[in-house]
Amino acid sequence: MSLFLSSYENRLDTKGRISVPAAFRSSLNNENFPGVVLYRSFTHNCIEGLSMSRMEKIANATDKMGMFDNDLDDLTAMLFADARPLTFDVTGRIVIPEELLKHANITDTALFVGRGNSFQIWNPDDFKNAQKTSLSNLRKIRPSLKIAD
Amino acid sequence: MSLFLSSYENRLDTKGRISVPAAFRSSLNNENFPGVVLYRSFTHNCIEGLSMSRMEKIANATDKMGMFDNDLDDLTAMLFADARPLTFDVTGRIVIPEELLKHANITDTALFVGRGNSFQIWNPDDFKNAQKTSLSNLRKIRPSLKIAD
DNA sequence: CATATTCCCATAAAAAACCATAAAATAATT
DNA sequence: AATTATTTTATGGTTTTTTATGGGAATATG
Repeated sequence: MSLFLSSYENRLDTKGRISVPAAFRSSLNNENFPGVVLYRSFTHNCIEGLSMSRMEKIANATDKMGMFDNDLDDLTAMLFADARPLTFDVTGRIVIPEELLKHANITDTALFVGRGNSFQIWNPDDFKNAQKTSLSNLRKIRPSLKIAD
Repeated sequence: MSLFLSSYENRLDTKGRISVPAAFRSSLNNENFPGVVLYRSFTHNCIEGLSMSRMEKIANATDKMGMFDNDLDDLTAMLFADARPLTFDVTGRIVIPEELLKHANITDTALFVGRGNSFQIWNPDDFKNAQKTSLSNLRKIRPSLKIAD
């Protein structure tokens, strides 16, 4: 699977349509489902986005954890119930549901933010602030940060 | 993976294109993705460069750490959001985005600097100064430097 | 019927592909 | 070792394609 990298700022039109960045679409286009899955982030005021095939992987992973796990129950309740599959139009646009826009504080402009195997959609100003926090956190933990290869 | 070694100074043309040194391209050419990934260095006023396959390794490593790790969240927020995948044209050039050039204080000339498994892109004069600092730092820590195999 | 949603077509700007050439590096020949 | 020939590399300009965005017509929805 190709990664979601970089950030792209696009605008919503009067009908609520917004282009999913071409680079992200090509990370999604070898899919059965021609679109994306969006849900409200558990941790930030932003929207989480991923491919349908990754959603299926998560479903399989939760299956393996066992059927009667309480935490799992909460997770699946949030995740699958909240998740919205959205198909692209011919030019690669989607209409983000009102609830999600509200949760992410998005009105006319949205920032698509790469997260590796998934992406997020932010109010551009909110993201800039969140990134400042991340950078200062990262500088603190950096000496102990190890990335396998 | 073959290493990025030595330094090469190349020029940006009027359209912002710059040749990635041939020696670096050959370190990248056994890739699915014909190009490089660049991002702003967290610690210096320069641009970090690596291969897409290395980026994918990082993504897989973070996946294994689990979905709800806070440090991981900060790392991916910075790294994947900022990372820009850039494909070579037929002659091996890329267009470095304005933000990155600004961060590295690059206008018309850039220095590609080998760093082993990755490389950096510097304003040539800035690099000379940074080298001086590195050398004096290195002289201090030298006794404790150990390399594993 | 009125409102909202989806499909279809148009366009300016940005990005990618294309073509050409001088300089540098490498190989071959004397 | 010096000279010549060949290949590779860096750089420049032009054309074509892609992309984001806008609006109207057609279809659905309540």
